[in-house]
Amino acid sequence: MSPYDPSAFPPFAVTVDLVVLTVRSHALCTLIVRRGEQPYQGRWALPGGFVREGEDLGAAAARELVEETGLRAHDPGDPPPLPGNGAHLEQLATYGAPARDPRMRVVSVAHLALAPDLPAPRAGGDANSARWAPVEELLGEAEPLAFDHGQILADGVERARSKIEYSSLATAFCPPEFTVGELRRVYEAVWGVALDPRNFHRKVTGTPGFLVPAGGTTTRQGGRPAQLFRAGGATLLNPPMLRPEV
Amino acid sequence: MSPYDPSAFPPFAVTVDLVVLTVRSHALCTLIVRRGEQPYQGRWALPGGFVREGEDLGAAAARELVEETGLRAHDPGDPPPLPGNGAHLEQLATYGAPARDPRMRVVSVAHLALAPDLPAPRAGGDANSARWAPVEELLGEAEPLAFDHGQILADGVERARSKIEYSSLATAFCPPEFTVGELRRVYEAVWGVALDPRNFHRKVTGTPGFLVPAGGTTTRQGGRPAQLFRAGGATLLNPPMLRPEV
DNA sequence: GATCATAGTCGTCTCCCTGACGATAAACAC
DNA sequence: GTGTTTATCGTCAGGGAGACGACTATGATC
Repeated sequence: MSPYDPSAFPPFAVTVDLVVLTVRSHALCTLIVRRGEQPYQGRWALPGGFVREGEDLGAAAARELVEETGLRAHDPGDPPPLPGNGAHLEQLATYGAPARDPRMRVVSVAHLALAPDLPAPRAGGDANSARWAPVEELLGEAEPLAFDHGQILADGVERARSKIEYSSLATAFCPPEFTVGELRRVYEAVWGVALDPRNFHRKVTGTPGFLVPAGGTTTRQGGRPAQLFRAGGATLLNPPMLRPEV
Repeated sequence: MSPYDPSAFPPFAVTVDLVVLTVRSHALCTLIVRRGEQPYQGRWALPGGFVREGEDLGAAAARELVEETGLRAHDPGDPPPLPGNGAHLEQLATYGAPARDPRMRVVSVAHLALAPDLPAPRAGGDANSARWAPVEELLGEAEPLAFDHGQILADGVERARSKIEYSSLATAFCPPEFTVGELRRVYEAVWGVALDPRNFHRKVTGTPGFLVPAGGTTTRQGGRPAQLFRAGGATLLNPPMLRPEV
């Protein structure tokens, strides 16, 4: 039988779901929207939507990201035109358990977005409201997310946690110009650990291409003025920044 | 408009494609099948097929793997019942460019399988024939694979190359019992570099839980008899085995 | 059987990175 | 001024990795 015989394969709906992560007040947070309809009406879920005809998967994810946050995404390959002005966006994984949506066969291509701290989210599309929630709360059993979104969120968080180890991706959580201390607080929030400020400073300033001085100082964190940096061209950290054991 | 209105989203076909990697005679090889029909008739492609109704994505990949190679897959989480008797199988990424298949909208969830060296592949399903080909040849520009399979293969190879750095996954390329030298030749083939046998031996035997002695020796590689090992329970290598720079 | 080639295994030495932590600097709050 | 906070520089010890010497145990070759 021909593999292209239309009767030979079942039709699927394809969606993109977004795990949008940011760091707000020392906590790793993700964007969730309240579902306005069945199933899981009234429950919190990850933002997402259907992939349109003629639309690439990454383009659909970028479109959803703009709709929900106003953030423009830039490809991981390209250097961001204005670092910090857009979000990092990458494909995470695909979820297609037959019963994950009770109404039809839906395959969801989850994407992971990392963004600097933002003002309140815009509620868009089919959501009554939207908010940033600490992932710590969501991954607890209190009020699980709709569908398999709890699993998707967990996978996205784990991806982010491991990826900042060996890449410069943590700068995606920072504004265009940032201090070493701000970057350190990103690592601390994502990993949920405390890092030694002196060793961290030595590591990040000593890695060629990771940070480039932006030429000013700031005192927005209090204390002694800190040098401002931009993200350098290096994307891979070698040797990596190792996550502490516990 | 309701997101579940059937007219609100286009139907997709969903397939799984497999990057099956193995090490044959010091080279990293992948399984390819010759296409029997249009498009790309007569060209080599990755094995794959449609996801069936009610079938999970991973199950579809496992089914295709059995059909093409006879290998049973085991989940990355579980320890293999008989190490080396099955293949490691994990989801790789999803490819859904609108024109990747000229005839219809197809989203392909690519999977990566790592297997020990096998006898000649069985040609199955819609393929005239199948063979193991060194990835080095396929990634050159000589005769590109059908569809976007060249990109999928490249992504799969890169995943394998980076993952054996920080996990014990290289043992998935080995038979149930293997020597340190055989494991080293796996790393050398996957990375395409030469490793110092003494430092490699110190590293892998010194990492707790990576290897457990199997209790015998073998001389199948020539030279002094070597101790046989099995894969230990450890899945994460910390500190990782770093890929040499060049 | 002596010699050689091949592979495996054990040690040593040095360098670099890391973690732990002392000390100093430059702002602000009172 | 004094205390507090944060940033930044330095020092020191320990561990892992690269480079490489030395020895061992097999089969192949003469």
